[in-house]
Amino acid sequence: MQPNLNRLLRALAREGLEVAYDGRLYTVRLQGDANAPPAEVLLPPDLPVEGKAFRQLAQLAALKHPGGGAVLRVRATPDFHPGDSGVAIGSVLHTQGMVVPGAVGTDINCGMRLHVADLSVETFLSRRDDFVERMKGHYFFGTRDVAMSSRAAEALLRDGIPGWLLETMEQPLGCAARADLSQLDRESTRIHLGGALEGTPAWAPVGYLKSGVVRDAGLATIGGGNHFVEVQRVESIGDRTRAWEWGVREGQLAFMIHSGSRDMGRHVGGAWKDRARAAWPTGKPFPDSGILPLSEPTLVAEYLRAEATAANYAFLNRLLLAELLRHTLRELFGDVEAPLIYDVPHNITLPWEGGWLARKGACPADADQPVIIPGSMGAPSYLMVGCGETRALASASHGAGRARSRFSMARGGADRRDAVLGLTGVDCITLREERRIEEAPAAYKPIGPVVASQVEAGIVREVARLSPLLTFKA
DNA sequence: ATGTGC
Repeated sequence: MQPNLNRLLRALAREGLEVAYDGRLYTVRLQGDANAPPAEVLLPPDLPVEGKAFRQLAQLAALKHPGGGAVLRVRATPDFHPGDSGVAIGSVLHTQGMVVPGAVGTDINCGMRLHVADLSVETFLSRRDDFVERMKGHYFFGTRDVAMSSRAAEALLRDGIPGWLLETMEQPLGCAARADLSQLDRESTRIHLGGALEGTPAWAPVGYLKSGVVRDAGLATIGGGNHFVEVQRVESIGDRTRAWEWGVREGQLAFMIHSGSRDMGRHVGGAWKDRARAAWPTGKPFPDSGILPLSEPTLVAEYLRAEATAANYAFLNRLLLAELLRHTLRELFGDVEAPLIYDVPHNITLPWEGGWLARKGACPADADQPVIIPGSMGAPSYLMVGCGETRALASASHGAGRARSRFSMARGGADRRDAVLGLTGVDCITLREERRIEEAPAAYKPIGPVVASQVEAGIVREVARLSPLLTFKA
Protein backbone atom coordinates (compact mmCIF):
# COMPACT_ATOMS: atom_id res chain seq x y z
CA MET A 1 0.00 0.00 0.00
CA GLN A 2 1.35 3.39 -0.82
CA PRO A 3 2.20 5.64 2.15
CA ASN A 4 -0.23 8.43 1.27
CA LEU A 5 -3.13 6.07 0.58
CA ASN A 6 -5.14 6.99 3.66
CA ARG A 7 -4.88 10.65 2.76
CA LEU A 8 -5.95 9.90 -0.81
CA LEU A 9 -8.93 7.80 0.32
CA ARG A 10 -10.09 10.61 2.65
CA ALA A 11 -9.79 13.12 -0.21
CA LEU A 12 -11.79 10.83 -2.52
CA ALA A 13 -14.44 10.33 0.18
CA ARG A 14 -14.88 14.11 0.39
CA GLU A 15 -15.52 14.03 -3.37
CA GLY A 16 -18.23 11.38 -2.92
CA LEU A 17 -16.22 8.28 -3.82
CA GLU A 18 -16.02 5.01 -1.90
CA VAL A 19 -12.72 3.20 -2.39
CA ALA A 20 -11.80 -0.22 -1.00
CA TYR A 21 -8.36 -1.83 -1.31
CA ASP A 22 -7.60 -5.52 -0.77
CA GLY A 23 -3.82 -5.26 -1.16
CA ARG A 24 -4.00 -5.83 -4.90
CA LEU A 25 -7.24 -4.46 -6.35
CA TYR A 26 -8.95 -1.17 -5.68
CA THR A 27 -12.75 -1.20 -5.93
CA VAL A 28 -14.32 2.18 -6.43
CA ARG A 29 -17.91 3.45 -6.67
CA LEU A 30 -19.90 6.66 -6.30
CA GLN A 31 -21.28 7.00 -2.75
CA GLY A 32 -24.99 6.24 -2.46
CA ASP A 33 -25.04 4.30 -5.71
CA ALA A 34 -25.10 0.76 -4.33
CA ASN A 35 -26.69 -0.56 -7.54
CA ALA A 36 -23.80 0.48 -9.77
CA PRO A 37 -21.48 -2.38 -10.67
CA PRO A 38 -18.00 -2.27 -9.17
CA ALA A 39 -15.14 -0.59 -10.96
CA GLU A 40 -11.90 -2.41 -10.26
CA VAL A 41 -8.32 -1.25 -10.70
CA LEU A 42 -5.24 -3.45 -10.50
CA LEU A 43 -2.39 -1.34 -9.15
CA PRO A 44 1.06 -2.37 -7.95
CA PRO A 45 1.81 -0.80 -4.54
CA ASP A 46 4.58 1.54 -5.70
CA LEU A 47 2.69 3.24 -8.53
CA PRO A 48 1.18 6.70 -8.03
CA VAL A 49 -2.63 6.80 -7.79
CA GLU A 50 -4.55 9.65 -9.37
CA GLY A 51 -7.81 10.80 -7.79
CA LYS A 52 -9.24 12.18 -11.01
CA ALA A 53 -8.82 8.85 -12.80
CA PHE A 54 -10.63 7.03 -9.93
CA ARG A 55 -13.51 9.51 -10.19
CA GLN A 56 -13.76 9.01 -13.96
CA LEU A 57 -13.83 5.25 -13.46
CA ALA A 58 -16.62 5.39 -10.86
CA GLN A 59 -18.64 7.68 -13.14
CA LEU A 60 -18.22 5.23 -16.01
CA ALA A 61 -19.56 2.38 -13.85
CA ALA A 62 -22.52 4.53 -12.77
CA LEU A 63 -23.71 5.25 -16.33
CA LYS A 64 -27.32 4.60 -17.09
CA HIS A 65 -29.51 5.15 -20.12
CA PRO A 66 -33.23 5.88 -19.55
CA GLY A 67 -34.02 3.72 -22.61
CA GLY A 68 -32.37 0.58 -21.19
CA GLY A 69 -29.09 -1.28 -21.40
CA ALA A 70 -26.63 -1.62 -18.55
CA VAL A 71 -23.02 -1.41 -17.46
CA LEU A 72 -22.06 -4.91 -16.28
CA ARG A 73 -18.51 -4.22 -15.11
CA VAL A 74 -15.69 -1.69 -15.31
CA ARG A 75 -12.02 -2.51 -14.97
CA ALA A 76 -8.92 -0.34 -15.30
CA THR A 77 -5.39 -1.39 -16.23
CA PRO A 78 -2.45 -0.54 -13.91
CA ASP A 79 -1.31 2.28 -16.25
CA PHE A 80 -4.68 4.07 -16.11
CA HIS A 81 -4.66 7.86 -15.92
CA PRO A 82 -7.18 10.69 -16.37
CA GLY A 83 -8.54 11.29 -19.86
CA ASP A 84 -9.66 14.72 -20.99
CA SER A 85 -12.99 13.55 -22.45
CA GLY A 86 -14.20 12.26 -19.06
CA VAL A 87 -13.16 8.61 -19.53
CA ALA A 88 -9.83 7.49 -18.02
CA ILE A 89 -7.22 6.06 -20.40
CA GLY A 90 -6.89 2.40 -19.41
CA SER A 91 -10.67 1.89 -18.92
CA VAL A 92 -12.40 -1.31 -19.98
CA LEU A 93 -16.20 -1.15 -20.02
CA HIS A 94 -18.46 -4.20 -20.28
CA THR A 95 -22.00 -3.29 -21.33
CA GLN A 96 -25.13 -5.02 -22.49
CA GLY A 97 -27.83 -3.37 -24.61
CA MET A 98 -25.89 -0.13 -24.86
CA VAL A 99 -22.58 1.23 -26.11
CA VAL A 100 -20.61 4.34 -25.17
CA PRO A 101 -18.85 6.18 -28.02
CA GLY A 102 -16.89 8.24 -25.46
CA ALA A 103 -15.46 5.05 -23.95
CA VAL A 104 -13.40 4.69 -27.14
CA GLY A 105 -13.23 8.36 -28.11
CA THR A 106 -11.77 9.75 -31.33
CA ASP A 107 -8.54 7.77 -31.42
CA ILE A 108 -10.41 4.76 -32.86
CA ASN A 109 -8.28 1.61 -33.31
CA CYS A 110 -5.17 3.15 -31.95
CA GLY A 111 -3.05 0.03 -31.66
CA MET A 112 0.24 -1.81 -32.01
CA ARG A 113 1.99 -3.72 -34.80
CA LEU A 114 5.17 -5.78 -34.41
CA HIS A 115 7.48 -7.20 -37.07
CA VAL A 116 10.77 -9.06 -36.71
CA ALA A 117 13.45 -8.80 -39.40
CA ASP A 118 15.99 -11.33 -40.63
CA LEU A 119 18.91 -8.90 -40.33
CA SER A 120 21.59 -8.52 -37.70
CA VAL A 121 21.53 -5.44 -35.48
CA GLU A 122 25.16 -4.72 -36.45
CA THR A 123 24.39 -4.78 -40.17
CA PHE A 124 21.38 -2.54 -39.64
CA LEU A 125 23.32 -0.02 -37.54
CA SER A 126 26.14 0.11 -40.12
CA ARG A 127 23.71 1.97 -42.40
CA ARG A 128 21.71 3.73 -39.69
CA ASP A 129 22.09 7.25 -41.13
CA ASP A 130 21.02 6.23 -44.62
CA PHE A 131 18.03 4.36 -43.20
CA VAL A 132 17.03 7.35 -41.05
CA GLU A 133 17.19 9.78 -44.01
CA ARG A 134 15.02 7.52 -46.18
CA MET A 135 12.45 6.97 -43.42
CA LYS A 136 12.34 10.70 -42.62
CA GLY A 137 11.46 11.24 -46.28
CA HIS A 138 8.59 8.71 -46.06
CA TYR A 139 7.19 9.59 -42.66
CA PHE A 140 7.88 13.34 -42.39
CA PHE A 141 8.41 14.79 -45.88
CA GLY A 142 5.63 13.11 -47.83
CA THR A 143 7.66 11.01 -50.28
CA ARG A 144 5.63 7.95 -49.33
CA ASP A 145 3.41 7.85 -52.46
CA VAL A 146 0.26 6.36 -50.96
CA ALA A 147 -2.60 6.00 -53.41
CA MET A 148 -5.49 3.60 -53.91
CA SER A 149 -8.39 3.33 -56.30
CA SER A 150 -11.63 4.60 -54.78
CA ARG A 151 -12.91 1.01 -55.16
CA ALA A 152 -10.05 -0.18 -52.94
CA ALA A 153 -10.71 2.63 -50.45
CA GLU A 154 -14.40 1.75 -50.33
CA ALA A 155 -13.60 -1.95 -49.90
CA LEU A 156 -11.17 -1.05 -47.08
CA LEU A 157 -13.73 0.98 -45.16
CA ARG A 158 -16.47 -1.63 -45.66
CA ASP A 159 -14.50 -4.91 -45.28
CA GLY A 160 -11.09 -4.02 -43.88
CA ILE A 161 -7.67 -5.28 -44.98
CA PRO A 162 -8.81 -8.39 -46.95
CA GLY A 163 -11.26 -6.23 -48.94
CA TRP A 164 -8.58 -3.63 -49.63
CA LEU A 165 -6.15 -6.35 -50.75
CA LEU A 166 -8.65 -7.91 -53.14
CA GLU A 167 -9.18 -4.60 -54.96
CA THR A 168 -5.51 -3.63 -54.73
CA MET A 169 -4.37 -6.88 -56.38
CA GLU A 170 -6.49 -5.84 -59.40
CA GLN A 171 -5.01 -2.33 -59.49
CA PRO A 172 -1.98 -1.76 -57.24
CA LEU A 173 -1.25 1.97 -56.96
CA GLY A 174 1.40 4.02 -55.17
CA CYS A 175 3.60 2.16 -52.69
CA ALA A 176 1.28 -0.88 -52.92
CA ALA A 177 2.58 -1.41 -56.47
CA ARG A 178 5.99 -2.28 -55.00
CA ALA A 179 4.64 -4.41 -52.14
CA ASP A 180 4.46 -8.20 -52.09
CA LEU A 181 0.66 -8.36 -52.03
CA SER A 182 0.48 -12.14 -51.59
CA GLN A 183 2.64 -11.82 -48.47
CA LEU A 184 0.32 -9.09 -47.17
CA ASP A 185 -2.61 -11.44 -47.85
CA ARG A 186 -0.99 -14.29 -45.87
CA GLU A 187 -0.15 -11.89 -43.06
CA SER A 188 -3.72 -10.64 -42.64
CA THR A 189 -4.34 -13.71 -40.42
CA ARG A 190 -1.89 -12.09 -37.97
CA ILE A 191 -4.05 -9.00 -37.66
CA HIS A 192 -6.56 -9.03 -34.79
CA LEU A 193 -9.89 -10.31 -36.18
CA GLY A 194 -8.21 -10.48 -39.57
CA GLY A 195 -8.27 -6.67 -39.77
CA ALA A 196 -11.73 -7.20 -41.23
CA LEU A 197 -14.50 -5.35 -39.41
CA GLU A 198 -17.91 -4.49 -40.89
CA GLY A 199 -17.77 -0.80 -41.70
CA THR A 200 -19.90 1.69 -43.61
CA PRO A 201 -17.98 3.69 -46.28
CA ALA A 202 -20.54 6.52 -46.00
CA TRP A 203 -18.97 7.37 -42.61
CA ALA A 204 -15.85 8.64 -44.40
CA PRO A 205 -15.56 12.45 -44.68
CA VAL A 206 -17.70 13.97 -47.45
CA GLY A 207 -15.95 13.65 -50.82
CA TYR A 208 -13.37 11.10 -49.59
CA LEU A 209 -14.41 8.45 -52.16
CA LYS A 210 -15.46 10.87 -54.88
CA SER A 211 -12.54 10.82 -57.31
CA GLY A 212 -11.26 7.68 -59.04
CA VAL A 213 -8.02 7.65 -57.05
CA VAL A 214 -7.78 8.42 -53.34
CA ARG A 215 -4.54 10.16 -52.37
CA ASP A 216 -4.88 10.42 -48.63
CA ALA A 217 -2.12 12.51 -47.04
CA GLY A 218 -2.96 11.01 -43.63
CA LEU A 219 -2.24 7.38 -44.54
CA ALA A 220 1.15 5.96 -43.52
CA THR A 221 1.73 8.82 -41.08
CA ILE A 222 2.64 8.24 -37.46
CA GLY A 223 0.50 10.89 -35.74
CA GLY A 224 1.25 12.80 -32.55
CA GLY A 225 1.42 12.25 -28.82
CA ASN A 226 2.82 8.89 -27.75
CA HIS A 227 2.55 7.40 -31.27
CA PHE A 228 5.82 6.14 -32.75
CA VAL A 229 7.64 3.81 -35.11
CA GLU A 230 10.57 2.14 -33.37
CA VAL A 231 13.39 -0.15 -34.50
CA GLN A 232 14.19 -2.59 -31.68
CA ARG A 233 16.30 -5.57 -30.69
CA VAL A 234 14.77 -8.71 -29.19
CA GLU A 235 16.52 -8.47 -25.82
CA SER A 236 15.30 -11.62 -24.09
CA ILE A 237 12.83 -14.47 -24.43
CA GLY A 238 10.46 -15.36 -21.61
CA ASP A 239 8.58 -18.25 -23.24
CA ARG A 240 10.79 -20.23 -25.66
CA THR A 241 8.01 -22.45 -27.01
CA ARG A 242 5.67 -19.57 -27.77
CA ALA A 243 8.46 -17.39 -29.18
CA TRP A 244 9.54 -20.22 -31.51
CA GLU A 245 5.94 -20.80 -32.59
CA TRP A 246 5.49 -17.08 -33.35
CA GLY A 247 8.89 -16.72 -35.07
CA VAL A 248 10.67 -14.54 -32.51
CA ARG A 249 14.35 -15.15 -31.55
CA GLU A 250 16.74 -13.44 -29.16
CA GLY A 251 19.05 -10.88 -30.79
CA GLN A 252 16.73 -10.35 -33.78
CA LEU A 253 16.05 -6.94 -35.25
CA ALA A 254 12.40 -5.91 -34.84
CA PHE A 255 10.18 -2.95 -35.50
CA MET A 256 7.11 -1.79 -33.61
CA ILE A 257 4.41 0.63 -34.66
CA HIS A 258 2.05 2.56 -32.37
CA SER A 259 -0.50 4.53 -34.38
CA GLY A 260 -4.21 4.86 -35.10
CA SER A 261 -6.87 6.11 -37.51
CA ARG A 262 -5.60 9.72 -37.67
CA ASP A 263 -8.22 12.09 -39.07
CA MET A 264 -10.67 9.27 -39.96
CA GLY A 265 -11.15 8.38 -36.29
CA ARG A 266 -11.33 12.01 -35.30
CA HIS A 267 -14.02 12.54 -37.92
CA VAL A 268 -16.11 9.49 -36.94
CA GLY A 269 -15.59 9.78 -33.18
CA GLY A 270 -16.32 13.52 -33.27
CA ALA A 271 -19.53 13.01 -35.24
CA TRP A 272 -20.75 10.40 -32.73
CA LYS A 273 -19.99 12.62 -29.78
CA ASP A 274 -22.55 15.05 -31.25
CA ARG A 275 -24.87 12.22 -32.28
CA ALA A 276 -24.95 10.73 -28.76
CA ARG A 277 -25.86 14.16 -27.38
CA ALA A 278 -28.60 14.65 -29.99
CA ALA A 279 -29.96 11.14 -29.31
CA TRP A 280 -30.19 11.63 -25.51
CA PRO A 281 -33.89 11.36 -24.52
CA THR A 282 -35.56 14.77 -24.35
CA GLY A 283 -36.48 15.90 -20.86
CA LYS A 284 -33.92 13.61 -19.18
CA PRO A 285 -31.00 15.40 -17.52
CA PHE A 286 -27.54 14.77 -18.98
CA PRO A 287 -25.23 12.72 -16.73
CA ASP A 288 -22.85 14.90 -14.68
CA SER A 289 -19.89 13.04 -16.19
CA GLY A 290 -20.88 14.10 -19.71
CA ILE A 291 -20.40 10.48 -20.83
CA LEU A 292 -23.40 9.57 -23.02
CA PRO A 293 -24.42 5.98 -23.82
CA LEU A 294 -26.51 4.91 -26.83
CA SER A 295 -29.21 2.31 -26.21
CA GLU A 296 -31.58 2.45 -29.17
CA PRO A 297 -30.73 -0.76 -31.11
CA THR A 298 -30.47 0.78 -34.59
CA LEU A 299 -28.27 3.60 -33.24
CA VAL A 300 -26.07 1.07 -31.42
CA ALA A 301 -25.63 -0.91 -34.63
CA GLU A 302 -24.98 2.22 -36.65
CA TYR A 303 -22.34 3.44 -34.18
CA LEU A 304 -20.54 0.11 -34.17
CA ARG A 305 -20.34 0.14 -37.97
CA ALA A 306 -19.09 3.72 -37.96
CA GLU A 307 -16.41 2.82 -35.41
CA ALA A 308 -15.47 -0.24 -37.50
CA THR A 309 -15.04 2.00 -40.55
CA ALA A 310 -12.37 4.08 -38.84
CA ALA A 311 -10.87 0.92 -37.31
CA ASN A 312 -10.39 -0.62 -40.77
CA TYR A 313 -8.59 2.56 -41.83
CA ALA A 314 -6.25 2.34 -38.83
CA PHE A 315 -5.32 -1.26 -39.72
CA LEU A 316 -4.22 -0.03 -43.17
CA ASN A 317 -2.39 2.96 -41.69
CA ARG A 318 -0.24 0.64 -39.54
CA LEU A 319 0.20 -1.82 -42.42
CA LEU A 320 1.50 0.94 -44.71
CA LEU A 321 3.79 2.41 -42.03
CA ALA A 322 5.30 -1.09 -41.75
CA GLU A 323 5.39 -1.63 -45.51
CA LEU A 324 7.44 1.55 -46.05
CA LEU A 325 9.90 0.43 -43.39
CA ARG A 326 10.13 -3.13 -44.75
CA HIS A 327 10.58 -1.74 -48.28
CA THR A 328 13.41 0.53 -47.09
CA LEU A 329 15.16 -2.38 -45.35
CA ARG A 330 15.02 -4.27 -48.65
CA GLU A 331 16.38 -1.28 -50.60
CA LEU A 332 19.36 -1.06 -48.26
CA PHE A 333 20.02 -4.70 -47.42
CA GLY A 334 18.54 -6.83 -50.20
CA ASP A 335 15.91 -9.55 -49.74
CA VAL A 336 15.23 -9.17 -46.02
CA GLU A 337 12.39 -11.25 -44.60
CA ALA A 338 10.44 -9.09 -42.14
CA PRO A 339 7.29 -11.01 -41.16
CA LEU A 340 4.43 -9.54 -39.19
CA ILE A 341 4.14 -10.99 -35.69
CA TYR A 342 0.83 -9.34 -34.76
CA ASP A 343 -1.31 -6.22 -35.14
CA VAL A 344 -3.72 -5.44 -32.32
CA PRO A 345 -6.04 -2.51 -31.49
CA HIS A 346 -6.17 -1.09 -27.97
CA ASN A 347 -8.94 1.51 -28.58
CA ILE A 348 -12.05 -0.27 -29.83
CA THR A 349 -15.48 -1.73 -29.00
CA LEU A 350 -15.69 -5.49 -29.60
CA PRO A 351 -18.33 -8.13 -28.77
CA TRP A 352 -17.73 -9.98 -25.51
CA GLU A 353 -19.82 -12.46 -23.52
CA GLY A 354 -23.19 -11.48 -24.95
CA GLY A 355 -22.48 -7.75 -24.75
CA TRP A 356 -19.77 -5.30 -25.66
CA LEU A 357 -16.34 -4.47 -24.35
CA ALA A 358 -15.12 -0.94 -24.95
CA ARG A 359 -11.39 -0.58 -24.42
CA LYS A 360 -9.77 2.84 -24.20
CA GLY A 361 -6.04 2.27 -23.95
CA ALA A 362 -6.24 -1.43 -23.06
CA CYS A 363 -4.95 -4.36 -25.10
CA PRO A 364 -7.10 -7.47 -25.62
CA ALA A 365 -5.51 -10.30 -23.61
CA ASP A 366 -7.58 -13.27 -24.82
CA ALA A 367 -6.22 -16.75 -24.11
CA ASP A 368 -3.20 -17.66 -26.29
CA GLN A 369 -3.41 -14.40 -28.26
CA PRO A 370 -0.42 -12.03 -28.69
CA VAL A 371 -0.45 -8.90 -26.52
CA ILE A 372 1.83 -5.97 -27.38
CA ILE A 373 2.71 -3.53 -24.59
CA PRO A 374 4.86 -0.63 -25.78
CA GLY A 375 7.38 1.03 -23.52
CA SER A 376 7.68 4.78 -23.37
CA MET A 377 10.61 6.35 -25.23
CA GLY A 378 13.89 4.74 -24.19
CA ALA A 379 12.15 1.94 -22.24
CA PRO A 380 11.72 -1.69 -23.29
CA SER A 381 8.51 -2.96 -24.92
CA TYR A 382 6.91 -6.36 -24.30
CA LEU A 383 5.45 -9.09 -26.47
CA MET A 384 3.18 -11.08 -24.18
CA VAL A 385 0.59 -13.82 -24.48
CA GLY A 386 -2.91 -13.30 -23.07
CA CYS A 387 -4.46 -15.63 -20.47
CA GLY A 388 -8.13 -14.72 -21.04
CA GLU A 389 -8.49 -13.69 -17.38
CA THR A 390 -12.19 -12.79 -17.19
CA ARG A 391 -12.03 -10.79 -13.95
CA ALA A 392 -9.60 -8.48 -15.81
CA LEU A 393 -12.10 -8.42 -18.70
CA ALA A 394 -9.41 -10.15 -20.77
CA SER A 395 -7.49 -6.89 -21.02
CA ALA A 396 -3.93 -5.73 -20.40
CA SER A 397 -2.36 -2.29 -20.19
CA HIS A 398 -1.35 -0.47 -23.39
CA GLY A 399 1.88 0.96 -22.01
CA ALA A 400 3.38 2.37 -18.88
CA GLY A 401 0.93 5.27 -18.68
CA ARG A 402 1.63 8.95 -18.41
CA ALA A 403 2.85 10.14 -15.01
CA ARG A 404 3.21 13.85 -15.88
CA SER A 405 1.27 16.03 -18.30
CA ARG A 406 2.80 17.46 -21.46
CA PHE A 407 2.36 20.90 -19.87
CA SER A 408 4.31 19.85 -16.81
CA MET A 409 7.17 18.56 -18.96
CA ALA A 410 7.21 21.62 -21.24
CA ARG A 411 7.55 24.27 -18.52
CA GLY A 412 10.87 24.80 -16.72
CA GLY A 413 11.82 23.32 -13.34
CA ALA A 414 12.45 19.80 -12.08
CA ASP A 415 10.29 17.97 -14.65
CA ARG A 416 12.05 19.57 -17.58
CA ARG A 417 15.49 19.03 -16.00
CA ASP A 418 14.68 15.34 -15.37
CA ALA A 419 13.39 15.06 -18.93
CA VAL A 420 16.63 16.38 -20.43
CA LEU A 421 18.78 14.16 -18.19
CA GLY A 422 16.68 11.12 -19.09
CA LEU A 423 17.33 11.52 -22.81
CA THR A 424 20.88 10.14 -22.60
CA GLY A 425 21.18 7.21 -24.98
CA VAL A 426 17.72 7.75 -26.53
CA ASP A 427 17.96 7.92 -30.33
CA CYS A 428 14.78 9.81 -31.23
CA ILE A 429 14.18 11.06 -34.77
CA THR A 430 11.69 13.93 -34.83
CA LEU A 431 11.23 17.31 -36.49
CA ARG A 432 9.66 18.79 -33.33
CA GLU A 433 12.29 19.35 -30.65
CA GLU A 434 9.64 19.81 -27.93
CA ARG A 435 8.45 16.25 -28.55
CA ARG A 436 11.64 14.91 -26.95
CA ILE A 437 10.72 16.71 -23.73
CA GLU A 438 6.96 16.01 -23.77
CA GLU A 439 7.60 12.32 -24.40
CA ALA A 440 10.78 11.97 -22.33
CA PRO A 441 11.11 8.82 -20.17
CA ALA A 442 10.53 10.98 -17.06
CA ALA A 443 6.96 11.73 -18.29
CA TYR A 444 5.95 8.08 -17.88
CA LYS A 445 5.48 5.58 -15.08
CA PRO A 446 8.05 2.76 -14.89
CA ILE A 447 6.89 -0.06 -17.18
CA GLY A 448 8.53 -2.85 -15.13
CA PRO A 449 6.02 -2.86 -12.22
CA VAL A 450 3.13 -2.24 -14.64
CA VAL A 451 3.97 -5.43 -16.56
CA ALA A 452 4.99 -7.48 -13.50
CA SER A 453 1.69 -6.79 -11.72
CA GLN A 454 -0.24 -8.12 -14.70
CA VAL A 455 1.87 -11.26 -14.89
CA GLU A 456 1.32 -11.80 -11.16
CA ALA A 457 -2.44 -11.34 -11.62
CA GLY A 458 -2.52 -14.01 -14.36
CA ILE A 459 -3.56 -11.60 -17.13
CA VAL A 460 -0.51 -12.05 -19.41
CA ARG A 461 2.76 -13.99 -19.63
CA GLU A 462 6.00 -12.64 -21.07
CA VAL A 463 7.10 -13.98 -24.46
CA ALA A 464 9.82 -11.46 -25.35
CA ARG A 465 11.27 -8.16 -24.21
CA LEU A 466 12.37 -5.69 -26.89
CA SER A 467 14.76 -2.77 -26.38
CA PRO A 468 14.75 0.38 -28.53
CA LEU A 469 17.46 1.16 -31.09
CA LEU A 470 15.89 4.23 -32.68
CA THR A 471 12.46 5.86 -32.47
CA PHE A 472 10.56 7.98 -35.02
CA LYS A 473 8.12 10.47 -33.55
CA ALA A 474 6.20 13.03 -35.57
C1' DA B 1 -5.77 11.48 -29.77
C1' DT B 2 -6.76 15.40 -33.82
C1' DG B 3 -3.90 18.87 -41.05
C1' DT B 4 -5.41 20.34 -32.87
C1' DG B 5 -7.05 26.03 -31.17
C1' DC B 6 -6.85 31.40 -28.96
